[in-house]
Amino acid sequence: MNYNFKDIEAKWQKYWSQHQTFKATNNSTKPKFYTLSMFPYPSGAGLHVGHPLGYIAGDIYARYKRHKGYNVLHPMGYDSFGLPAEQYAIQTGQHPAITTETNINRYREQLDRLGFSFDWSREVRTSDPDYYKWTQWIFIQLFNSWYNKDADRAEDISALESLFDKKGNVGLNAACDDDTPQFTSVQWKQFSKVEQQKILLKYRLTYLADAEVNWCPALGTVLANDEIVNGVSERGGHPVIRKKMTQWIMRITAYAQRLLDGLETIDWPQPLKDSQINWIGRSEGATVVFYTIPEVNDADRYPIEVFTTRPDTIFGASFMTLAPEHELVSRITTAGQKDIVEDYIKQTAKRSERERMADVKSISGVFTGAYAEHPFTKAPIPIWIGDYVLAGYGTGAVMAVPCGDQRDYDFAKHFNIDIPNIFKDVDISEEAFEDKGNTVIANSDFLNDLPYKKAVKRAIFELEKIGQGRGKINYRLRDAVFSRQRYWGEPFPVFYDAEGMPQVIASEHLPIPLPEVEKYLPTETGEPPLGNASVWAWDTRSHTAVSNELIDHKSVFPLELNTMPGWAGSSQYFNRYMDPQNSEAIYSQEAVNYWQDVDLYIGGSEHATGHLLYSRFWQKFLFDQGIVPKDEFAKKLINQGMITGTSAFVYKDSKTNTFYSKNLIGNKTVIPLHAEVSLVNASDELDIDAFKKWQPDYKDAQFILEEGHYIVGREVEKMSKSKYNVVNPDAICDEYGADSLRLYEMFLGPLEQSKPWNTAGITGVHSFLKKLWKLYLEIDVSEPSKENLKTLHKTIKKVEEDIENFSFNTSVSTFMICVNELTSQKCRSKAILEPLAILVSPYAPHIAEELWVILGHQESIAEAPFPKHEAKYLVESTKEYPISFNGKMRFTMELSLDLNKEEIESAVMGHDKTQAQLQGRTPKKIIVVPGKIVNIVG
RNA sequence: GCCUUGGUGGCGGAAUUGGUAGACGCGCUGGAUUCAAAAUCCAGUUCUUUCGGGAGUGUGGGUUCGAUUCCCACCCAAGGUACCA
Repeated sequence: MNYNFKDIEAKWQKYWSQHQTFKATNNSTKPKFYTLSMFPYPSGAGLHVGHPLGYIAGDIYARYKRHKGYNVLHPMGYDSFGLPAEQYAIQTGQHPAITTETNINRYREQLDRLGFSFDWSREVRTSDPDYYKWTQWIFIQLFNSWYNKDADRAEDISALESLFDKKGNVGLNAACDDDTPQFTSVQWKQFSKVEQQKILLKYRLTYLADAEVNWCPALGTVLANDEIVNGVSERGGHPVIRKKMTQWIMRITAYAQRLLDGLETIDWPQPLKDSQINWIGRSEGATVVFYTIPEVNDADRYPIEVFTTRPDTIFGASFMTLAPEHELVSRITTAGQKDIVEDYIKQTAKRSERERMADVKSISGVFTGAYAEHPFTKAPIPIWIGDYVLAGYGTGAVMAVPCGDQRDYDFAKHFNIDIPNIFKDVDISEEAFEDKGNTVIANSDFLNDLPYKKAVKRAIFELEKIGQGRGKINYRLRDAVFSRQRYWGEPFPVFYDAEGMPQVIASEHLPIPLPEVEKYLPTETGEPPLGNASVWAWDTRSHTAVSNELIDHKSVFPLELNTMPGWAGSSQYFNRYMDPQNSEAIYSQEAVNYWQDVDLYIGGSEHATGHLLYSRFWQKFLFDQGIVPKDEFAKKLINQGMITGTSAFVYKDSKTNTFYSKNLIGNKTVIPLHAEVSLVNASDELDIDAFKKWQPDYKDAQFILEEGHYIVGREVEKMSKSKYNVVNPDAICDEYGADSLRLYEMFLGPLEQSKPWNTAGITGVHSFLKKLWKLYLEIDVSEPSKENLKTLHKTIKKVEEDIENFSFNTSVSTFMICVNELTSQKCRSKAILEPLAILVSPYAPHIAEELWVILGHQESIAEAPFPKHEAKYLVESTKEYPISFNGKMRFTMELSLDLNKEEIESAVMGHDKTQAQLQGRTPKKIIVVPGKIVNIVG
């Protein structure tokens, strides 16, 4: 009986589905384990072999944990809102919901063929109204919350209103907009309702504001910072410009410190943590207020606030630089400098973000003609503008300390500005001195002779004393723009009242379903696609969306036209899996208290500063609300590496339709062209007939062969359609089966590393499965031999360690060694083969189930207890000692492990080869490590 | 530039507290089986060699009886970040 993977795999996939083998229950006497892989966006292209890598690893772990007696939650779903379906809709008129459904069905078919132990009864789709109802619900909770910095948590907005009633916002320590005015309770009560609402928006955790956004004209939408790569859109590579627009924004900055602190409590990869730390960009320092020196009268004495991380160097400040966009520039520029300043501003505005980035080396700036007064020395300091100062960071102004900051130093040198030295015994004639650790301050009045840390403290103290500064922590993290001018996303549960103020719709009326539109493009007036909807007005009496014609601004109001961004739906899906069909609540407290959090999360590192940061933010918010029990959603996270493609190249003569085999190119001028990888065999030989048929251009091509073959060139590149190096898992399943594919993906190398795919190698794991199958053809109940037991138990030990360490590649090797050994031992013993089937089951579940049946079982192998390794079978009595000379192993010698150092030494010295190695010399020293090694020196 | 990860045969990779470098698999070479091929099985496969050996884990140093592993300096590749005050 041959190993018929086709029948076996189909049979067990059907069995698992019919018996709901992997359905998780929300209560159990077993310990819980929640393992999750990032859900996919169901694209039209389907899966290629790179996609399932993380799913396979997660599945192995999930199946292993089931064998280990855990109640395992292992769900899967779809991140099904997104741009490609909408772009397709724009081109074809096909409703994105239909495209999405088709794509999901194809994904499901492909996933099912790989034998995953997903609990499909818990599937979620972010574009399903029953799901996005709760995305909208979270938005409402955020809108109704503010961040109390004293309590260090989000609180209900009604608490803030009553605070304002009592004492205004004086002395309030809350996260809010920078331009929030101060007011007393009396003033608060005098504000109109609209004014009050405007104030409250400055505190809400999601708020509407005019913001400088990244506008992508080609996509017709705004993009978040993490959706822009090198100044162009991540999707499509279109240019992005800065533009002011009214947008919904998430006040993620309120959580900056907690997002930073939380990283210390979770087991996530260090590079990922580092990129979040960078992205949040905490810097400690001080704000310092400088006053401009008025030319004429005191009314022109403006404060300029700067942020500095080096308040200790304040006496070294010899000029200030403002961002060209700084609001004060026009007011302080002197008549004499007006033209050149305006010119400079015009020039920098013209330069695109991209040019500014590409050109970091050149120094530019102009003098405004104005001066500011040094807070301590009262000396006048010239005020410059320069585009190295960014309007969006800090206050958009810096105090320049050329002796202590290289950028300021370069700027000063370039424009011949004074560089006073405030460091004791340091030469600054060549470059700035930035070494904080060795700083001792000089020429700085009360800071003289102080080291860095003490000087910082003292400087802040003195600044506070004169009311011109205070200690401050600054974050690079910006609030996240949450509006998208797209159709295929979650609608906001928001309408605009008669005053144009946003009002959220009460939770009980959710979901607000996405309306139908004629066209998916922006309207002629430039409104988002929802502007095309005719039934998109909110009736506050019936609490439903009604025809726009009924808008009267009394009881029927226009609804929000923006939709939510791609990351909205993915920021809480992991909790929804715990109780996915709940229509009363986002999830029951029983469910979330049972599952708590994700124990193992597997996904790509490209989500480091997007999904994984936003999700942590929402989790912390929901924790503050008492809705989730943990303020970090995933204990452990693993980044799977990318599987790259191995492209094949043919070399066409630049003039003729002749192709030269790789090693015959010589110095001919050839054009390398991608060839479809499936036309090339494991020895890099091209199937010429198939190649000719592949594309009409090559029909009459000539081939110059070497030794009868056309040899292609190989190169590792990203897997992509245009490079003709995409490998479809369906094709692999057809030819070798899902178990072979699963094993091979793991066998390729460490999970976290990126590695090239080369289909040729799969025959290795496939013949391993065939050998495994053969072992079970004649099972008997004979007593296992000592050797059999040793092989089995060392395999159990190694495989268990490997799974716990996520080192799946080495387990596959271990299985191969085990099967090779058992085959040569002619092992047929059930006592060995039964535990072996369980060991293999997480990796190759279909064959394991079938072997389980052959072994005489009626039930699925899925919950069979994982075998325990017993050390007693691994005890050795002898050791093959490596005998080295000066650290180099020259030969080995089998010796009893009972021997002591002296006995080993005399045995080794008595050996012929030892004497041959020494050639008469007397060893200086002999190192004997019993059980390990012998090293002879001399 | 900065941060992170990595660099080992023709290829993917292994070597768990410093102790036999190259496990396992692909590919390749030879052989068995076959009319032939596929499949399967057996042997070999880091380089070099005067067949005794010698060299060897990106490069150069160091620590050690002994370094792929630890330390220092540098080179290269991939990913992240980009004038962050």
